[in-house]
Amino acid sequence: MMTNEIFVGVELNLKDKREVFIHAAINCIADHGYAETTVRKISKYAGVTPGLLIHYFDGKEALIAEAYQYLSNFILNSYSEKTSVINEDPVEFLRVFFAARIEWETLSPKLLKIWLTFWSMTLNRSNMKHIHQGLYESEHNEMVNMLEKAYEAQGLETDPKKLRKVTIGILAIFDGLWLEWSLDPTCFSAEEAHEILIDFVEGATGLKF
Amino acid sequence: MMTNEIFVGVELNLKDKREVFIHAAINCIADHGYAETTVRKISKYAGVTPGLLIHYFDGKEALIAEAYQYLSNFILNSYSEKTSVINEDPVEFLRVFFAARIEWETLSPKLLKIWLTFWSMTLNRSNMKHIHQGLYESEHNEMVNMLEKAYEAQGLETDPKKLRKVTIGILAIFDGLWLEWSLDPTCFSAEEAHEILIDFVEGATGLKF
DNA sequence: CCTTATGTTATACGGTCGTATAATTATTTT
DNA sequence: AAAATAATTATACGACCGTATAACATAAGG
Repeated sequence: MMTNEIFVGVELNLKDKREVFIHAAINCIADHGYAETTVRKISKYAGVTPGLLIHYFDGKEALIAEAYQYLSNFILNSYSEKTSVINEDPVEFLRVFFAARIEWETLSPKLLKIWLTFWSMTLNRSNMKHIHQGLYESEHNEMVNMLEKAYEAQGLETDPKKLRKVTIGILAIFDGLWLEWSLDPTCFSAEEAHEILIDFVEGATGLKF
Repeated sequence: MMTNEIFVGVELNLKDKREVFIHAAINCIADHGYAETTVRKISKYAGVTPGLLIHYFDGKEALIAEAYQYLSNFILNSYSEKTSVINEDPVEFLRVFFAARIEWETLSPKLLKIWLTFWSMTLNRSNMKHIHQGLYESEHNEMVNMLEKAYEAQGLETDPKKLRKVTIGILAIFDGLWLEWSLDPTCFSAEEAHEILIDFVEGATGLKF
């Protein structure tokens, strides 16, 4: 068991030492940023000696790449967990989803610090592009499905092109609000962020929440 | 004179050696990312010897902090240049502004790489928070002014609270689209980004473009 | 209980980092 | 043209980086 700020509300059972290293790397980046994340610091977080990292991974870069993939998968799974119980009213579900997303984004500014690092890696190392693409594509598809059901439930017409555009816009607002709130939480409140999100989605989709 | 990808369309006259260093730092980050941006590499970009950096700046960190401020000011000035000629139709102006913003964001993926670095610094070093806050506040105020005039021109009612929320949302969409398009330009086109932006702004504001 | 395999540490190596300082070149002043 | 000042380089230093390897501790199997 282990409490932490990143995997909020998740009971971690880190049996595998590799997993311990991955969590150590994530928390180290969250605390100090990528530039100050060294092998020695990661090892301190993991409670072991620096040399051990090489035993379990092909090097520092490989570890952080795995951490990127690991966190992506974690987020992806938490989505599919939520959307698997979508038997209730799709519009209500969307509302809950939006609220949960805002809540998640405002839980810890550390999260953005990690993600800024991963985004940089996406741009700097071409062999990591697929991690970002995989996550984005999944988020995109989930959103399209949810919107489609919501349109149907409210008896509104729609088409793939419109659905696609709305989805891209919503994902952009997610990230934009997350980014700006994390960079300066005094700028607007989480409640405002939620209201803004709903306003824009209602306006662009024509749905009513 | 000097051509470059960052200060697009701007004729640079780098008389001051400090300015040369600042541009070198920006381009180095743009090309290699922060982690691989070293004093020696920056100096190579500047065409001088590493030791000279210490002569003009209090160190590497100080230089990059100045580069952050410098680029912020540059963007700020380019805004005020545009908005100073706002005597024409405010709605038309807004449309041009949106188009220009999308065009700017899609000009070079390098730009985002720099900004990811600066955002990270905003989170990691508390003494740099004010640079981000200054830029954001200016962007916010500019947008509020432009929207206010547009509402007036279309004879629509509005209030400060609504204006504020719409502005925050628009700035979030700006950054979100910029982020996601830069991370994966194959995901959607610049034209789509522009359409999405207009759709969401029209939907949220009630204005027609 | 000894052997074997595995997990872990201690230590070290070569390389590069940011910085400092003295020497050198270029520019300005008198 | 000489002197004084400023700009720039060459070189070096200590610190820390990521990585490798040999030694040590621990646990498993016979």
